[in-house]
Amino acid sequence: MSTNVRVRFAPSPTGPFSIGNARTALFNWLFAKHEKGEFFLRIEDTDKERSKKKYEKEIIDGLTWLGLAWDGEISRQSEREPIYKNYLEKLLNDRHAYWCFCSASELEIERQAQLSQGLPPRYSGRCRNLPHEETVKRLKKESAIIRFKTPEKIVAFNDLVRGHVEVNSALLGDMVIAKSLTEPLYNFAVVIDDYEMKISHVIRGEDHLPNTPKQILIQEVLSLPTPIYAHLPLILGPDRKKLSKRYLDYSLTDYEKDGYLAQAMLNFLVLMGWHPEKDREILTVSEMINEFSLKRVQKSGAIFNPQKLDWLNGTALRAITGGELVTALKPFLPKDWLKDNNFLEKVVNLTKDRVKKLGDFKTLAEFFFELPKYPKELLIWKETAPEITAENLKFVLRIIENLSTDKFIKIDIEKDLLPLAETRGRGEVLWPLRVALSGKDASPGPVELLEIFGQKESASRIKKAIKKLEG
RNA sequence: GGCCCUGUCGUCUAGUCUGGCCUAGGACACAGGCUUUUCAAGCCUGGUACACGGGUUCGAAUCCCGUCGGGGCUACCA
Repeated sequence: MSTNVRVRFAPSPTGPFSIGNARTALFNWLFAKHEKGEFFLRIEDTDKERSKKKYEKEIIDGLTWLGLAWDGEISRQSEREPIYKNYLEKLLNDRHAYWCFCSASELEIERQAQLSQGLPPRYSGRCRNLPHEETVKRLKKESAIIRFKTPEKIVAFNDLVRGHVEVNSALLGDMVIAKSLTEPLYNFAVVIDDYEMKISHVIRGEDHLPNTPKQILIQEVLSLPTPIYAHLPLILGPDRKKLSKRYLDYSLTDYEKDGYLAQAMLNFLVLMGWHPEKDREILTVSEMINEFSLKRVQKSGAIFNPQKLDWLNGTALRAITGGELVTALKPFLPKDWLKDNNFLEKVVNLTKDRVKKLGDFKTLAEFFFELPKYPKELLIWKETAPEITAENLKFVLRIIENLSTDKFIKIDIEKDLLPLAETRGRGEVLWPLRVALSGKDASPGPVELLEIFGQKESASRIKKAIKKLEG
């Protein structure tokens, strides 16, 4: 491996795995693969109250479903406390950080006061220059948190998607970097981890853009290298708001349950904020890897469009073979449908053009297994009289009963059936036949159904229809 | 409020860096048509966009300035 590209996907397991997060994971993975680098998974679970194992599992399952494999072991911030503690102590000793004893309620009053004066709310710095002895004394009986002594300067960095970005850190104030020596907070933990994991490129959502200068400042006082940053545009809901866990969005798992194919999801995700050079919508994973480039990442947010996902899924569904589709479909079907694999595959092949999601299949294909109840009016084509309709079905019945069982295939059926349809009217013959076989107002064509049902079942369904019309 | 990011069809986007080939291209969705016994699928056709206002220039979606709009952040969350 000649390159040293190392990226990470660093979600916090505090809510369902969202589409936006999945897209971030994909772009990191794609970048790593394209650059022949490595892709790591880091669980950011410093917030002990909100982090849940079940969400961590959801992330792992989601990445696995999408096929975004990570290199090495999963790292968890909750397992790295001693490392953070070391750096925290160093920061404290070097006077780049200090203990703060201000209570939450004091801070809140201060904040409101600043806000009402139209000032940016930031910490007053009351504990910034406490004498060392006082700090030591108060630490014994008071609770305290650790603040970073934010240097006042212009922090500038070059973002791979946004270009030059700069911020005046004087507006930032002294941020809290840990609740205690063993409870680091996000902005601090990220800096340490990215360094320890030798991360070369940090690719994350635009919501982290304001955090970047804070992190750079911490890197600087610790003399750590600054990784290359790339901030991805956000994926927005139909309300134009960030599609985040706070807004209870549909999670990746839900899409999997609905029956979207991983390939389609990947294809959809990659098009949210990125576009290949040559105009195309349908891309295989290896094409994505070959062509991916951060230079072509969009700057503005993208509204999530479920219709395009559906279309992509339909396209992906039609691109795979019947056999593959049967396998993918299995979790979505009743057990007894799986008894005759050969029949199921035929059903799948006839139905696949009509399916948008795997979950749709059951409803669409039910009539193959059991004739649904349907009103006799459904059998009537336009203004045809019921007697004529019944008569037509009897003609059809005679034709299929005269066909030999082993010649019950499309071309032979058509050879005898089509002349009848021509003389007695295509709609008048074919429509009632199709309804008799499917019991539905929409279905695949009658000849296809005849072939798949075979002589016996076809005849039985047609007889039922005739009875309905005469009864 | 402040700071930061951003602005091409309803939506995803190509084109913007390096001004003319853009009377702005593709895709989804939508409408119509072909095919057809139905529903799909497929094929064909159509409408709709450079946020606005000023500049610069022979020429601007592309460069400059301003205005307006959208979003993010502003936690002892990430």
